[in-house]
Amino acid sequence: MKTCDSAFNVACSECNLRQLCMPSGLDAAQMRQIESLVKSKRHIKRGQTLFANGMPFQALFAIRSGAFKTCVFNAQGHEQVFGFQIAGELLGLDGFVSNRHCCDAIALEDAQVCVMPIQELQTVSEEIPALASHLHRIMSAEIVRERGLLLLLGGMRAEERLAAFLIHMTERLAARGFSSAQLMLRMSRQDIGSCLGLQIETVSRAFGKLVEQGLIALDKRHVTIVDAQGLKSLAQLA
Amino acid sequence: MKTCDSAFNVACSECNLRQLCMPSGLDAAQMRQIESLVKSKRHIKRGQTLFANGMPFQALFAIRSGAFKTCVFNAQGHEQVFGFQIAGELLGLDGFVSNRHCCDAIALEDAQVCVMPIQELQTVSEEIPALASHLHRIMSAEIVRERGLLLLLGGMRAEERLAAFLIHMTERLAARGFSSAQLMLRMSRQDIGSCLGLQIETVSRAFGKLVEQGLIALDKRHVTIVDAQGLKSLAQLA
DNA sequence: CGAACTTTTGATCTAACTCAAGTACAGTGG
DNA sequence: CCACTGTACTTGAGTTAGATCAAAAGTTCG
Repeated sequence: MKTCDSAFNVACSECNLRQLCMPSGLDAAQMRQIESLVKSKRHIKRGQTLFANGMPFQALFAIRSGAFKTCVFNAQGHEQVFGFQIAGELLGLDGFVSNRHCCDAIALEDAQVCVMPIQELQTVSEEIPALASHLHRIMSAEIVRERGLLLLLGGMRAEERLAAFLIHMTERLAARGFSSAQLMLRMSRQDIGSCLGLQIETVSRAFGKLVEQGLIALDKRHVTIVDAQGLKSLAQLA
Repeated sequence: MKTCDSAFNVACSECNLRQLCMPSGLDAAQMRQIESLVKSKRHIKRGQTLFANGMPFQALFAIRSGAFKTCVFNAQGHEQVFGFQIAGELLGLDGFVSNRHCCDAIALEDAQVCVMPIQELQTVSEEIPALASHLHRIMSAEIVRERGLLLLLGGMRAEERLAAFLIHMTERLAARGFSSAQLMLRMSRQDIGSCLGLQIETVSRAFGKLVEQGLIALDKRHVTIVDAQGLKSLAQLA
């Protein structure tokens, strides 16, 4: 687990993602205590699995860099993607139910994660209520995020789904300081289709339609948002 | 809020749903402390709203009797149902994100709920770690439940969706001591359709197909599971 | 360069939607 | 008690968005 990458060993208190992973308004002592939660960090190569369906639930993972997809494979080997996670987001929240992970987390590009053993997480959150609240907020957010997806799968048409997906991605990237007009998709059309409940051909055609309508520009996996307002109104988000 | 219904004022420690709402393995003192969380109880009449989208998040609600649906209405007034909650389940978990509820909870029949103010919930869970873990587990379960729905909406066909829905309902009822072969639907075909991403006519036809195939028997909203195994295999759950 | 993979494009096909009509039922009031 | 009304559900016919099948065009990488 040793690494020569100095940027990798940055402390939580110095991490530019801390506002996402950590509660706000902590004093120095509490900050150190939470910092001590991160027992180790792991490098995950593109395509590798961080945790798999059924594995014992031992830790939550905070993504320091890179991106993941969470998914399950059914008996016929068909893959269903639940979502994509990027730097600053937590992976493994599904493990509390049965103390086992109940999905796979697969890296979409080389990634680095901070490992936070749940046992310690529980100990520390007993001492720092703000951490407990923070965890509630994050889990609650995941519930709400998935509802958004349900809304999408329940009632929207292909282009609308894709528009909503793109808006959602750019908003998350914007919260991390990235441009909200440029977007490098880390996942395949296949993965997007699975997550949005569409076939890959339909995703491709929906991209085409959005380009035709002048809402986005497209170069392979690089998306430029041309008309954010139009995209939002298509996605019924504005 | 006064009531003459003696069964209604039952203490948590006497409640036959306690294994669902409360953590297990508590001593008497802890039990009393958690009991003190339930500051009041509320009667909700059929069709009434327990909480609405945008309302301040002040409490979690444990359903003592009756059933609810959670849903949102979009700008065009179209309703999207996220799920149905029955006795022993918690309502309001979506409120932690922004301290506001972000869906409506509507009673499908006359219902009784235990009101647990979040402020006190947080205080008590600082003292009783088992309560904090329990809350994590419940929120995690909700995340996993919604994923199940995503799976359903993402890849299944109408009959499969309905089969999965029926199996899921009976399993939850069975966990509460009800028959797993009989099922009284509390919600309209409309609500089922919205939750499963289907039109009402499609729901009706899907019910018809399940009856034809001898998997269920149907009398209005009363469902009898005839071939649980067949239903499960149709829903790809066995 | 060539093999494997990803994405796009075109041509059908079909499950579910939409529209329309009819039936069943609960509640209300005469 | 029955007629009247509104709501919930079912059934039928025609339409369509997206699936499926097929093949070509890019892209990646050893």
